[in-house]
Amino acid sequence: MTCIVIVEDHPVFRAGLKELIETETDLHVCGEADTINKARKVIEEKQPDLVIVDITLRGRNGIELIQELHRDSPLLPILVLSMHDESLYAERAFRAGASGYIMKEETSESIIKAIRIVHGGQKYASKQFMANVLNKFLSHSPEDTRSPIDRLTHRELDVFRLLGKGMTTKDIATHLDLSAKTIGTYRERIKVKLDLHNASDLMHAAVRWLEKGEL
Amino acid sequence: MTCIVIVEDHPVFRAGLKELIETETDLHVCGEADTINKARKVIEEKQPDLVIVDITLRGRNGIELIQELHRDSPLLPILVLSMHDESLYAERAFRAGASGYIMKEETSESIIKAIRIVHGGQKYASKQFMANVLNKFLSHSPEDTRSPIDRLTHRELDVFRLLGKGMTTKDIATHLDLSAKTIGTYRERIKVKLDLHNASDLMHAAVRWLEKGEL
DNA sequence: CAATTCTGTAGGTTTTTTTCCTACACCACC
DNA sequence: GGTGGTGTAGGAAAAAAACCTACAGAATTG
Repeated sequence: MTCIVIVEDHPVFRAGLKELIETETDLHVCGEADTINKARKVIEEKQPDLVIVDITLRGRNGIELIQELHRDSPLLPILVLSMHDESLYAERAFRAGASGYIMKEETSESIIKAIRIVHGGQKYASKQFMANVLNKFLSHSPEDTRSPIDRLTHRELDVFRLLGKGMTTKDIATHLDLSAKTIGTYRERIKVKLDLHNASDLMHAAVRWLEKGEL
Repeated sequence: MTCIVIVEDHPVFRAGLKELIETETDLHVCGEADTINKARKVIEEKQPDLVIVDITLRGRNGIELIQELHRDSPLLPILVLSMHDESLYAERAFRAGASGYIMKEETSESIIKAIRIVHGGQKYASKQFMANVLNKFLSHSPEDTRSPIDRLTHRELDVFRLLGKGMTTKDIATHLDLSAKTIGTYRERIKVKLDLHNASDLMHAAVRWLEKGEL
């Protein structure tokens, strides 16, 4: 019987998840927590085979919990549940020691599948995400551990910031006294570095980053 | 035995809600639906005492369903569940004929309480919301003191929200199952109403608004 | 009740932007 | 003295935005 602890502050969602898990005969929810502190206690106590963590816990940062858990029990598989698109948090979650990342919108089947895979010791993420990682890996990268934003050059960062303020390509060109073409090039380079795929993603990332200092 | 139908497209959340309701001895979930069409059918069939609707159903807007249900059975209490901050949708929901509005983040107790109140024929909303309404009412407002955002129509708001999440016009069209042209029209109308002048401004406003208003 | 505005929907054109590619001069770093 | 990252920008093709028009139903108002 696989013993699972759920760390999730949303009561109804937590109940649904539990229900979903309990319908599988070999899986059992042996503990639940809605805060980081309770999570620590419950996990200590129950010694589960797997932990499911919502990264967006109120009172901040499920990522920290993941880091901590991973440090304390490196073999414990951690499956991350997120409301957010993977591009935002998945990489961080994995770096922090997670074994899997799924979005809350996924089907019940996917969630169960993710649980089984992670419990089996493998990593789990969406096909899309996997493909991206593979891509990055296969192309040029002798390991650069800096955060994506840090990898932007000065000019790129300038452009990114101005995008976040809501400026258009042309606005930025005028503002920096450069050709719009040049700004276009920067935009493309930023997109590659931050793994964004179109103008909307770029804008979105820029605004969010500007709003709260960090992507 | 109070018979309740749940209309919610998120399977895990739906299960959690059901679980929660079934633990009350006098409440029973007699039907579930994950689309508007199924909802119509199930409600027709089961003739429930109360319906719980998620307003942010994929595809068609939950608000429309509320309107329709309310038109067809004005006495049927409709409790709206929303992921979003009430400031966003609550007023709309009530205007459409809802009897109560709760956020998904609320505790299990609040949800049960809301169900009972609404079933008893009264309206339910959070204290904050009530206070706001009272305030507006008392401050002899000569009509349309609504914020620009409130002046957006349902559809416009949908599009605005999705824009704020970083979706492209095409993404949104797919998501809402509408023509990209239609989304274009909404974008234009939003721009006029919010006094925005280009795609960047629009995106910027949408993302910022989303960051502040809801999570 | 008739007239008008509002809302949801979408097609057609023209402009603008994005995307993708290429290019090249510096500068720095092995 | 290459090799690779950075700042700069042009061209062509594809996509998106902007602007316009239209129309059916709902809602509202004279």
